[in-house]
Amino acid sequence: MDRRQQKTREAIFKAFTKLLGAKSYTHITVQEILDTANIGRSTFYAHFETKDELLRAVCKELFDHIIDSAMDNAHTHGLYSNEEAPRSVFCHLLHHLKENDNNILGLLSCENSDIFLRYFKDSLNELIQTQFISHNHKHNKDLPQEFLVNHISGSFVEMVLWWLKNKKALSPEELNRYFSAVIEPIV
Amino acid sequence: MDRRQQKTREAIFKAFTKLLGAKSYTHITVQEILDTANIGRSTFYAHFETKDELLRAVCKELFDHIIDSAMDNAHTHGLYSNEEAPRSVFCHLLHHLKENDNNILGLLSCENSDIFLRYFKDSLNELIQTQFISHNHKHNKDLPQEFLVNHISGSFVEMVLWWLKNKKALSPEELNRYFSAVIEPIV
DNA sequence: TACGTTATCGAACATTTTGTTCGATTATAT
DNA sequence: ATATAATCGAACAAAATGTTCGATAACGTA
Repeated sequence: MDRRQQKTREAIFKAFTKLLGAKSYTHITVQEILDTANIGRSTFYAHFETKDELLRAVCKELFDHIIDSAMDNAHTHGLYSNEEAPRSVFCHLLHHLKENDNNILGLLSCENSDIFLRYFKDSLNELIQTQFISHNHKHNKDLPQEFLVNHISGSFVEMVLWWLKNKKALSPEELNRYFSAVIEPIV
Repeated sequence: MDRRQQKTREAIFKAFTKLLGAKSYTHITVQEILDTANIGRSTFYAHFETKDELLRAVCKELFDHIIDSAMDNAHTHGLYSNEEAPRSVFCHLLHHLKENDNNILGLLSCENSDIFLRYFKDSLNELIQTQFISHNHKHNKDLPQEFLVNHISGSFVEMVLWWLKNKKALSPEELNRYFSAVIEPIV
């Protein structure tokens, strides 16, 4: 990939996440991104067809990274923590989110959280799905696995949203304890 | 309220829900609503400041109705079904949603589900909160009630989203069984 | 280093959508 | 019957989007 393309793409990403720290997604205009990134209009559209495409690209990069590293962790330790592995996958995820390098969690505080949430849920689903397949949990014969996977990932996302609404008052460890308290009994 | 206002408001609501059946919220323009409702531009803006305000109004009306009737039901029977009351509150809600008179569930299938979801979750939270207060469930001392309430309403919403993604293949009764299977053990 | 390729620039433009204004008209309540 | 208030609709301003294109500059490669 051309060095110029990389530079432009990065400048756009940086400008975008910077703006996300200051205002909500909906109120960020393409023009502002251009000004902040200091690039030409046509250049932006050479990279992304729309603002939403940009958001998608950012989400993809973020979750690909987060979930990949969580997958590694999960592969070693399984879904829940035990004595040797003090941090569960979920705790791992929560720490990642707590950092929030890219202000992306700002996307959740107000409107237009959908693109972000879709990525979040899909990624989680994939992660949890693999856990069901790789490790042989006690099987809940009454409930379809698909439902359970959705329940777990869905609950997790909702918990994170609740956490943010409360301004991240609780520690990831505490949250993780709550979460396993409502998930372990049923899985 | 002036009869004309009522007529206009109703025409707008009808046009809006009709359009929702055909296309997604984002792609519906104010102009289309005007044409479909057969009203003047300034008239629309005399009723709603923005398209979002219209959506909010529709959501409010819907959930006020659904939750109110569910509240009545819950008040009599409690959160979960027993022999005398075959339908739990949740089953009740699911039936309401299954009808989908106003195509409003179309809001969930693609983008811009946020306004709708916020109403959905807030309404549910309120409903479940009252259940925790009125009926004295066994208290889970380890988990804060706020967390539990959010977990229950959040899981429910996520289940509904999953249900829709699967094109409502399951019956409300079945879904309700699944739901109580993952909630009753922890509450 | 030289050369062909490709990204960026930036201004100009068409288009779309939004939201406002206002005088004329029509329906409503009492 | 009359004062009040809602609707009409056309015209308008403003904002944002997305496209086009010739000129310029940076890049990779030989």
